[in-house]
Amino acid sequence: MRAGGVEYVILGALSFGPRSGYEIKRLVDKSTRFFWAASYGQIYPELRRLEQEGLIESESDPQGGRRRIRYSLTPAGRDRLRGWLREPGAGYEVRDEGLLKLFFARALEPDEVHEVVRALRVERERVLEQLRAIERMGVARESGALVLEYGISSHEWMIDWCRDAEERLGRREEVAR
Amino acid sequence: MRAGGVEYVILGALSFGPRSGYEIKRLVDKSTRFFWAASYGQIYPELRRLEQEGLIESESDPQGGRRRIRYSLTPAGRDRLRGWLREPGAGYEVRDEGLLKLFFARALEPDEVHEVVRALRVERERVLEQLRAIERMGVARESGALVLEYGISSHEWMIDWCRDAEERLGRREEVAR
DNA sequence: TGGGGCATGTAAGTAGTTACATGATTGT
DNA sequence: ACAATCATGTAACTACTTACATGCCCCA
Repeated sequence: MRAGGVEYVILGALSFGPRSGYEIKRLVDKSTRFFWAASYGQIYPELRRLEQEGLIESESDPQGGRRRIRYSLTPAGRDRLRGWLREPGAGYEVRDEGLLKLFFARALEPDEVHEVVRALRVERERVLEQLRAIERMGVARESGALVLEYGISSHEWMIDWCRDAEERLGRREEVAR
Repeated sequence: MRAGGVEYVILGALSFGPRSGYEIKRLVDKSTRFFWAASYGQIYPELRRLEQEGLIESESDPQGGRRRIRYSLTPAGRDRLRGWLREPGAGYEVRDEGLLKLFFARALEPDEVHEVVRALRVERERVLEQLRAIERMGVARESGALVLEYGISSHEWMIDWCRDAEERLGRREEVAR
């Protein structure tokens, strides 16, 4: 996708306050990963790049004998983040194996299509459960809470759509018999 | 994402009948790209790999002086496709810049959050319009039509969600004044 | 005669994942 | 003593995009 990708995940995470790379990764795994994932292999090199660009600064902050590097946003970094937030464009990209399977499902016997939709629903239910677990922790605030609500509601919608499609396919099978 | 990625896009496209690489790309751009994109840079090398694996076979089929290579599924290819369709797992991955922006929107002034949701909605409306254009062509059949309906309905849901959120944010702004 | 679509292809680059290495600390 | 978690990092790999090169055909 266009746009710096992991750059804004890091800048955004640091807009909540100073954090280490490890803490950023944990934040991502509990929140943005549902709409934008990031791995250590991206985060650590990107932190050094952003520091070189003057958008963040680091401070050594060891915990006992365990070293730790804490990063924080510079004014330039905050400006960069806000500039991006104000840009109107916002691409989005989906790789949905379940929908891809459904699209090609007529390569199966007619009564098997049902099973493909069911698998799609089960997958969505699994994600919904993760989102609800995050909701139960009750940590999301303001626009973060809004996004969590979007995630939960959209998954509920998708699950309902699957149930409905399963029912329609079930009726078609009965008619065919 | 796990799973061979473009492999099943090609196998699936060929399950509709023999096609050239160029035709596969056109099919992808009119259909699967909304949930699974593929570029020439993936398609052409993958066609040769799949042929070597014995999953598809090629036939030279020139149009006048213009060369063309038509690929078709072998029985092994059809088995591979069906095997994949029957596997229960189906990962999905989203990279949604609009949601990422909304997640970090509190770095803006409170009255600007509204604008971020509006931008998210506009982007979804743009995609919905593309999906409706495909619907108007009236070519989708069976499970393909089901997937198109999913795409249209889900985008309508997302647009409604945005409108609702915009209204809620509008009310909050009024209260704040 | 020139632009647009048909058709195949590749090189270079970016993005991202996975798996591993290292080592300290905390709790059982 | 050991497992889990904190913490940083990299090498190798896979996936994917972009931009370009080539050349034919059709139509205005």
